Amino acid sequence: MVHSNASLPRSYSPAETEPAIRSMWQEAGLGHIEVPEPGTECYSIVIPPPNVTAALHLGHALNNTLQDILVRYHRMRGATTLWLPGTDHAGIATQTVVEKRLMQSGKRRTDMSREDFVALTQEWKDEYEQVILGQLQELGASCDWPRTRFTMDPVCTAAVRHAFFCLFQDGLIERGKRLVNWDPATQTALADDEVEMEEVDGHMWYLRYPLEDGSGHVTVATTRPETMLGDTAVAMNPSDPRAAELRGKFITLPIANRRIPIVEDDYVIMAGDGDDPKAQYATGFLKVTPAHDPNDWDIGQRHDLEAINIMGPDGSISDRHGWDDVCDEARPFIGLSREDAREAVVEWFRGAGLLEDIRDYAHSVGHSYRSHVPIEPWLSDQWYVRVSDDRLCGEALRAMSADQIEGDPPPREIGKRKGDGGISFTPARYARTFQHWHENLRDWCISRQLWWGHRIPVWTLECPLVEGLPEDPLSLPPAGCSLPMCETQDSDLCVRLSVNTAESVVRILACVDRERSDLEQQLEAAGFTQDPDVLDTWFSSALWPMSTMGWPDASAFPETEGLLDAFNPTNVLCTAREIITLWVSRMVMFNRYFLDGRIPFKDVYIHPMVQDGHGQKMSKSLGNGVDPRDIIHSHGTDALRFVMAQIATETQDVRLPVDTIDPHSGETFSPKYITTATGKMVAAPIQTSPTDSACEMVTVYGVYIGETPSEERPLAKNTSSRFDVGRNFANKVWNAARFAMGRVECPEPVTDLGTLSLSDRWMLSRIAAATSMVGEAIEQYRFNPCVDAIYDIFWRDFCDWYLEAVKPTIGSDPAQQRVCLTVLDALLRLMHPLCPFVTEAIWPHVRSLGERGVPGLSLPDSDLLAVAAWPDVADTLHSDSAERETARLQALVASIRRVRSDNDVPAKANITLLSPPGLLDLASDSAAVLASMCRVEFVKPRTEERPAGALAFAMDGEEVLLDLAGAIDTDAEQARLQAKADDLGKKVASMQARLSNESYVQKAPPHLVEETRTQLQQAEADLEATAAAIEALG
RNA sequence: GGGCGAUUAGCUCAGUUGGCUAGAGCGCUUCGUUUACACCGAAGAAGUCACAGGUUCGAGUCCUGUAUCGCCCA
Repeated sequence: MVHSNASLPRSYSPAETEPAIRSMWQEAGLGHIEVPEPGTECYSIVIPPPNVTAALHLGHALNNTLQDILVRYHRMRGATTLWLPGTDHAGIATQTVVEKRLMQSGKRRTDMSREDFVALTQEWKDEYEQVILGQLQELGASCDWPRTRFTMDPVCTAAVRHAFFCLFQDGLIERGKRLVNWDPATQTALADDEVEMEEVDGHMWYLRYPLEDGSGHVTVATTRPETMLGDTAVAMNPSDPRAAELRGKFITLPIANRRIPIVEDDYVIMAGDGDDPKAQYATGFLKVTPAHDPNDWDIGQRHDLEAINIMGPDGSISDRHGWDDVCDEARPFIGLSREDAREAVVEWFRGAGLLEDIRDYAHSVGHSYRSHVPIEPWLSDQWYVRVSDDRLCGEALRAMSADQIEGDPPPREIGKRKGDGGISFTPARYARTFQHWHENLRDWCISRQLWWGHRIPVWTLECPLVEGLPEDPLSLPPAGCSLPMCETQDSDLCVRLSVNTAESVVRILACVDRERSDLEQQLEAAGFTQDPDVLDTWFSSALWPMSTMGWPDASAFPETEGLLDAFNPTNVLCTAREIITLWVSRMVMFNRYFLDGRIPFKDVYIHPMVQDGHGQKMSKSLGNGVDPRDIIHSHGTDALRFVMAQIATETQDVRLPVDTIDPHSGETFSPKYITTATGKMVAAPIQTSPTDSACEMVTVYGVYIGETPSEERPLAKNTSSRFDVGRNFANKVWNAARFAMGRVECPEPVTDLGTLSLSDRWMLSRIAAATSMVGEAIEQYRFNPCVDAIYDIFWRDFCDWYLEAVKPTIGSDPAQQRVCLTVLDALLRLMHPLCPFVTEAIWPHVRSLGERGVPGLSLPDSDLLAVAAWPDVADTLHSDSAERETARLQALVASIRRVRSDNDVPAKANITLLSPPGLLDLASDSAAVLASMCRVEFVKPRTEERPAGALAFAMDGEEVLLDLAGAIDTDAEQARLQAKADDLGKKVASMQARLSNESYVQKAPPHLVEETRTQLQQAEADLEATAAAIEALG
């Protein structure tokens, strides 16, 4: 809605204003850029693509608000600015929500074909992609919308295929049997960082294992007795006093009846040893189950132990995945779930008299971040990226800026490289997280047993190992070759052989580069089958700053041509803490690997975490997320953005307690909370209306767990009083602008700042200061100080002081009108990145009032504020004298107001100021200001004669008198003066003490000592003046 | 177990290399609708800067330890 100046409504209505502003931006193509000529100043950010599982919450609103502030600021500064938007397919998360929804109608994924399930997931993606992009648009995000990407778009898929192919060819991707974090519920492997450690109250079981020679037994302590079926050794510490006696002996493993060695390994904690609390529970003997425990796996590697896998993919005991010495005693355990097997094994030991003890034991157990069941370390075939290779993790460390890395990065043989030392973290402490991660990096399991995602581009054929493998793998049968890699005629095909001599099988692995469906067809015709697994989502995310810009071949996607060279490296990545390991690391490694050392971004900014009212992280997977649209609805977008930026401080995570709005009555109330199975506090799914107990509503959490809102039971929106400050601010902006514009009738250009009034010169000086403060704050990612600076310049300086100060004069002063208009224009520009809607809404009205600008402050016109230039401020705009004089005037006004207030002087009563000589010029020159701000009718020089009933206060060491021309409250005045005198007395004493301290005078910087002396004089004079006033009163 | 962070006014939080009597918003008390704004204005009260040591002329800020809480990594 567009209003004429005369009819601007009294208060700002975001709901009526924002849609029109958004369509203006949209029509103007705000955010969309063409690839610039080389040499143009560029600024770019790729959005951390939100996953398509659910709508965005306030955590995303925080991150994207900050990015938009950066982007709008740099756009106004004149850089060609690209903010590239998009969404992420989020393999396991999206598949899980779709499967959950299927479950509600009693179906399972396996009831349909892979194609049909993927199509169904695609529908979900389409729906939520729209929701998410809509949310970002409502937030005002000035992205380059025509360039929106999805991680499974053809251009991204091409990048994934090519990256995989290159890594495969370079020997950095391999397939292998290793322990993975297996989620038996969803039956997929998980990366290390998808495993959440949770403290559980478990037990330590003490099991006796008989020695083979019948000479006794050893007792092992374990939290997982059921895995003993897969034990292949017992380990002890070589320094254990019992070691000598037991060296070389064997155990007869109960139940399994397996002969296993006693090995010696430093890893084993000795019983009762030292400070280690684990030692309190240790026996000194450790059962070693390489196939079911990562530490045991390592021990197994060191001692060349067999790994016997005793579990199936569902976590039940199984003899079909590598356990082939099953004896009769062990057979009844086959098929038991891992929980049942635990009880059965313990019972067996009890029955056999081999259960020595059970003790309560609290310990951490890995749980799936998705299904929340305990993770099973499980031996299976998976694909890995060898990120521990120096070409990947070494490059990540070498990308760290020299002043943030601790020590030196690992050396590289071939000198320095582009991108070295180019990445800085803000706040700097997160550099440590990054460094530590890469110094302890383990290979990255990238295969996921899912249907939704980028399918692994490898085709496999197993055949018997016979003499002579073929030179060309497409002409089978094979004929003899045991090299890991085969030569092929086709450069888009890479073939590796994996030979299993034990089973006399050779597995031929053929990786196909992108866009070669002909090769794929040939392989399938030759009997090869494509790997059923998909890639970890982060594999495609890792390529995001490249794939969205057309890598590897922009000519295949012409709209991306030139992007990569203009905008990669991007300027900053804005993200959350836990993403440093999941995503930041992998982008750095991949970008550097594939782009000749180039880094994907220069800065990494880590934003605070948004928590709910109970201090729990707001997250899609917990269902406690508050939809930013709810806040936009109750407070407006600028209010949301204002508060989001305000809470972005350097250290603190932020709690946002939220209330519920009753859709029946519109009333706001605190919802009832419940505790979920995982111990989290969430709003109960169904709430009762606070005004009518017959009415109910569904909460966001309710929708999350499957409640469908209806007409009788509508969805309840959230709100929070935390956003009031932002709403009030936007309203204040609206009103102050309305008022200021109303006073501008016939502005005249200003040719000389020196001719302006004190208030005008002061306000322009404040604008100069604020412009640099706001700019510097944004450039340093200090969003909270930025918001403070904006709040202060606008509310405190402009509204509370300047507008009040010019009220009496502006109507008859065309130059002042020009200054006022200029200041308003500059303020709108400064506030625009933070509050784009209200400022853009005011913009056309400011434009309609004519040119803006004064000498030293250039403000070129522009159709849209969003693309207007950032204020260009000359040094001459700053005025020390105006700032100093105004500070005095402000102090004078404050003192007068205080005196009036303390003496209950009626608001409308005029008073006379009797000024001492030092203050007279300022007070006379500013008589109009004093009149409008504190009803000083006359300013007169003070004489020796003190009028009866005059009040006094000290200023600059002189006594100022106020003639109230009426009765005063002597007691109150006495009290006020005495309090002031006490205060000054303390101040004087403190400074005297400091100055009488010789080491202070000698050691402190001279300017500080000098300052203290001046202040002491001042305070002493003020004290004297105050004492005189008390005297006169009493 | 290792690492990081937090503890400042009733509440939510600022406080960049140590330096005026520690700040803001909300809330509270008092006053005020003189036509920008009551989503407002004026004035006020309110803090042992978690605790204990230390360094320093000077510590909310730096160091050591303690307590409580949170996050990340094992």
